[in-house]
Amino acid sequence: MLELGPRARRRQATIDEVLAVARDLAGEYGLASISMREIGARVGLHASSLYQYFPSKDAIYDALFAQGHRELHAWMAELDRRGKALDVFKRGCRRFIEFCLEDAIRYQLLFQRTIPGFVPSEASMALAWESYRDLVAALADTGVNDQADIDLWTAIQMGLTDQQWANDPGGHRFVDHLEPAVDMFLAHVKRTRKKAQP
Amino acid sequence: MLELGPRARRRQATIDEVLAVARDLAGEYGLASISMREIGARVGLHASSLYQYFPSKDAIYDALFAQGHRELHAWMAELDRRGKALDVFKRGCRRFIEFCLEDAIRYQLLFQRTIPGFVPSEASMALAWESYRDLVAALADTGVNDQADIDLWTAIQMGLTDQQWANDPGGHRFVDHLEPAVDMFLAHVKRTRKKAQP
DNA sequence: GTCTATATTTGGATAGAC
DNA sequence: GTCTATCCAAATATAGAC
Repeated sequence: MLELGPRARRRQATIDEVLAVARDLAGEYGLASISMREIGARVGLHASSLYQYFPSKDAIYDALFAQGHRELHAWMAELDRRGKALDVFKRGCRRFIEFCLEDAIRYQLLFQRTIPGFVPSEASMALAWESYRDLVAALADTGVNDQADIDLWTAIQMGLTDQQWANDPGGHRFVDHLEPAVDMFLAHVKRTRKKAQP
Repeated sequence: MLELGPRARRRQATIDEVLAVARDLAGEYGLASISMREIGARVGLHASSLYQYFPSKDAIYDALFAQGHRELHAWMAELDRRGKALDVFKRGCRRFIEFCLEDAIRYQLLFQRTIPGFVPSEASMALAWESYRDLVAALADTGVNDQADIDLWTAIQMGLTDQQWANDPGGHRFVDHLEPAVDMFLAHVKRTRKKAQP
């Protein structure tokens, strides 16, 4: 990290506050309904002044998107990786789902496409791909290497999370089946594994 | 169906046209971005006149929602139900996914929550539950009765479809795994089935 | 860097004439 | 039933004074 002078530090503090306020507002009115005016009002600035910090509203979404993925990375970094690969994988999946269920807005922003015109920047997408690579590595550690199996697992995991948010928000009716789902999936992989090429 | 006089028939034709135009616009600009003004312009009416046919914009969404579920019902009614239960179930799932992938807007409206304030009316939700009951019945025919298993299957199926739209729209990378997923799921159910109560 | 003022666009919905 | 004329509200973004 760079050392910041007092000017730059003040500026960064405002940027952080804008993002925090944007998140609060999204939680209250929905991710699509945040407005520059409201953000400005809460942060003690005029809407027009926000353009000194972000060139557009989409840039705020993009910053939130990147922030969320950095949070995910930090969250997964604290995973206890000791013990058998299968147990580590299960704990990793459980930890990922905890992250997803912690914050509806963040989940919506990171994993669903709900904001009309928003497309993450390349820099932000790079952060997202990093998390995906971690998942792929975790699957490899349990002996899952085929892209088909990787795709199937991501579908199962995101399916459980989506259904949880959609049909039992705040509860755990769907994500309760995570560990059985892992067993189901790995049994399937084992059963259908092609023989290694000689 | 009731017989309609010429007056009512003309009225119904306008209603149908409004819905068709709304669908077109949603396909072009996004489901959330359709406007009464644009609909009116295309249908040859002023926006204000649309309120003779729908009391609000949400009522248009609701009518589209109901229309989509009626389409789903008709689509599934044509499923070939001859043969072994397992084959019928697989064909049913495949047919459902075909429906989901046929129209992005319809899928979004029926199965995702992407429109800010829209909540389907009770009457429309009843149509949605009808389809869910059909799925539950189909699962029962293959010997799946536990709610936990039903929930797991819905998560898998919707997960595959969501991932398909999100990461490979127009393709079939994810939904290709539907049939293997059914086998995986049913093997899991068989393996973990609790003994019937005596 | 922040403000006021404003351009610009857009939207849902209603009143009342015809 | 359709129109014109509005109301009302809200939004993003920019220009220019201070």
